[in-house]
Amino acid sequence: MAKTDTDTRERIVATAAKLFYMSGVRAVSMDAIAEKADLTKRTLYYHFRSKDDLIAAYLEERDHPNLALFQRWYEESPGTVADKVESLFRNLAQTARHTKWRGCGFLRTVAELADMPGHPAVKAATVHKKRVEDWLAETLEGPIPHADSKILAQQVMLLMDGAFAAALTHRDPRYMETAGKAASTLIRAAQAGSSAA
Amino acid sequence: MAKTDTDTRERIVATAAKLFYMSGVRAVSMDAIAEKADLTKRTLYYHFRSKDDLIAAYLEERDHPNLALFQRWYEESPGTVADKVESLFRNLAQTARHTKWRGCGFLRTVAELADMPGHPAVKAATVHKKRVEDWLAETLEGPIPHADSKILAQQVMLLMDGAFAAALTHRDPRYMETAGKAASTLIRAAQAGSSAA
DNA sequence: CATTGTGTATTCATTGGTCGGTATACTTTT
DNA sequence: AAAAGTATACCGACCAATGAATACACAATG
Repeated sequence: MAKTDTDTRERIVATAAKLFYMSGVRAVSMDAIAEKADLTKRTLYYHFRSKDDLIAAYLEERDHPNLALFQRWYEESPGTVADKVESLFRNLAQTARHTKWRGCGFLRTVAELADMPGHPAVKAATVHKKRVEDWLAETLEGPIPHADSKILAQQVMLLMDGAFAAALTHRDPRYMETAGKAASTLIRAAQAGSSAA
Repeated sequence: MAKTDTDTRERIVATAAKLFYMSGVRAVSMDAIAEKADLTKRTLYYHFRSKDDLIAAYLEERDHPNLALFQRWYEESPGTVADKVESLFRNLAQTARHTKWRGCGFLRTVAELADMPGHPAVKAATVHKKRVEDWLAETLEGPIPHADSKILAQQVMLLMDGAFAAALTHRDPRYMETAGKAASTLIRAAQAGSSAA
């Protein structure tokens, strides 16, 4: 089978992603991944140099789909920017109601690897969060004249990360919705402020 | 030495706290704690039934001092409630500049133990976060007539947790200050809203 | 027939947790 | 008051299980 090995590789990443997300990257062993992906550890180490590499691959692979989902939620929702952002948080709340929801995989990985700032997975998480923030900043730039849309995007991100953390801590998705309300309040305040000045 | 052995116990918790906070609860072994505390593992297990118990003790012991520090920061700062809360975030930003800063120990432990919602340490973290939120709600209740001070307290907490997460992810304490600005904006908006209605 | 991909078996360190033993101090018995 | 018991607080050595990672072997493809 000297074909494109993307199949196996993808299966490994998909399996690892599931396990890493559910239990945390440190709690999941390579043995567990191998077993769940129905192949041996040797094959794992053929496709990935180390566990750390696999963890990084897990987050890198999650970057695009995650951002795309946010964008879809945003675009498909009607109303003002404030409404659209608030709706994004409502969608987030909805996902948080699933039994298998375990917060934000990026944040949880950063939390677990807090003592390894240079870890490739941490870098992947940083890049992802920045990407979402940048997208928000662009999106807000139009409707928010003058006011620093970058700051506002950061504040929305802060509320989003906080919502992930709080909803996970208290096992209560309503924190997501509360965060959404806060976000729309901030956006409207920024609009009012800029038009007044 | 059939005296109160609180000495040793405290030393264990203090040592464990340092290690758990620095590297995460799953990354630190009981052997490592024993060695750092300069005693044998047998003694560890004399004072704590299991590692999970020790993790829980670590967070339980951190609850009070943490809250007390927030309260002190709040009380010692001048100005309006909005100013005081913003100052709290500035103090948080200051701590985040220390080399040994690794985010919020409570949140990071919850993130690590996301697959064990019943874990005593997770409960301790939940209790702590709720306690801070309740204190904030009380504090805001006076100056915020009518407006739901509880919701506002939740929003400030969301910003705080988000600030911990973002500042850790990007290794940039300025997220803390941005969060503080957002918090004071929300508080002022709530005050304006309630006086208008 | 060599390169790619996979399986078997193994290595060696580390993990959470335990067994048995000991020294000290406080209490009870004599 | 001395002897004997008892609870506290500790240690050295150990264990079965598991961790990440590898050495070696072999099948399929082109």
